[in-house]
Amino acid sequence: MARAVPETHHEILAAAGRRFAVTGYKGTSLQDIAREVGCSKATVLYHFANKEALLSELMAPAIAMLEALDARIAGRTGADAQRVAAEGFVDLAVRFRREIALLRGEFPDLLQQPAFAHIQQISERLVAALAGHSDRPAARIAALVVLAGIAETCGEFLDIPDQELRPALLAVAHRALEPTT
Amino acid sequence: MARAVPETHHEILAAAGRRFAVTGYKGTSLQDIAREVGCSKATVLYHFANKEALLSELMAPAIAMLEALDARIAGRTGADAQRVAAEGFVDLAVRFRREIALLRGEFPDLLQQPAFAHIQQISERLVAALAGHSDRPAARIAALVVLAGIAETCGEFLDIPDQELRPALLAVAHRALEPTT
DNA sequence: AGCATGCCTGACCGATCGGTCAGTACCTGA
DNA sequence: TCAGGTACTGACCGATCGGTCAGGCATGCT
Repeated sequence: MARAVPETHHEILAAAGRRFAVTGYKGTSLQDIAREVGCSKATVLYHFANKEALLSELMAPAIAMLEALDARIAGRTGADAQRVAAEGFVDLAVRFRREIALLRGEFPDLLQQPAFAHIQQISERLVAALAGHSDRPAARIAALVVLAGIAETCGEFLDIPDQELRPALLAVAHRALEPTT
Repeated sequence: MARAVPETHHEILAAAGRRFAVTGYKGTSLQDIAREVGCSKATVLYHFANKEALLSELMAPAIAMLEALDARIAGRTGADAQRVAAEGFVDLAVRFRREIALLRGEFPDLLQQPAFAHIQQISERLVAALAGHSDRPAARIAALVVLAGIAETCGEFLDIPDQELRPALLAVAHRALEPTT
């Protein structure tokens, strides 16, 4: 054990993920996390600059995948954009359903914070793509319902295996989204 | 500035609705509400036993309509239940989109509280009805996506008139829900 | 006039929050 | 042996939360 002890860092991250998933971000105190790890609150803040940094590191992989999807959508139009966006977002939701779940409706507040500001813009582009870049209100409404519906519910299906959940969500998305004219 | 009339009660209710809609229930303090009304926090708590009572009174009409829908669903099966549930829920979402919006993802926590415990059961029956009482996982998944999607997004469309929003949401719901076999 | 009642308030409470800080124990390389 | 870095902690901080309480101030009834 020459290079000692970044182990606590990872333990804190895991505990935070568990607690956030149960009580949400705002509903979980640093004390809660420390208790779960079995260390002091000061230790949590030794490893992470602040509570937001903890969330940030926890969400980093999901955000990276979202940014990759955003890049893949860019330049596409109409039905092509819609298809890529739907498949990409369902993949993301299935893969990171635990991480997404732990934000449970705290998106609006969190997106206000500068650290997550660009997520807001990405999700707007995602909605536009899901709507097939149509400007009909009905297309945008359908896109938003699909996006929010999947984001809010995917965390409920932690017991369903990926290969079963993915096609089911994708089928719902394809049915719900308006066909591009 | 002594207020002549007991209209303060209603003013507080309105202010709370406005603040909750912007910053959510947990994210809004009694101080915030008092500031918006132009009275003291103690006055808010003079008119309402506690913060939860404020929310409760604010949500009462929406809850009453939800209970009425629940009663209407009871006894129906299959496609009939699905149709009534979809239409009824869309009506409810459109009519009370402001009230629903202000809970923004705080449903999970709030439903834990005893005052709202039965809402949890109603929403489960609603999901079952939207799934056409099918026990196929895909049907249940579609039902949950529709329910959550509409609930989470209807608050985004405060500027769209009812007669335009209602058919659009209903169309999405009908497309997204699995046809009962 | 005296009194009760309804409306409202400032001051205050205990609890909890995220975050800071000085200090301690331990390991490692010189 | 000892200096210095890493990991960690208890004590503490200011802010804010929901909620309590005694009392002030009109108003209207007797």
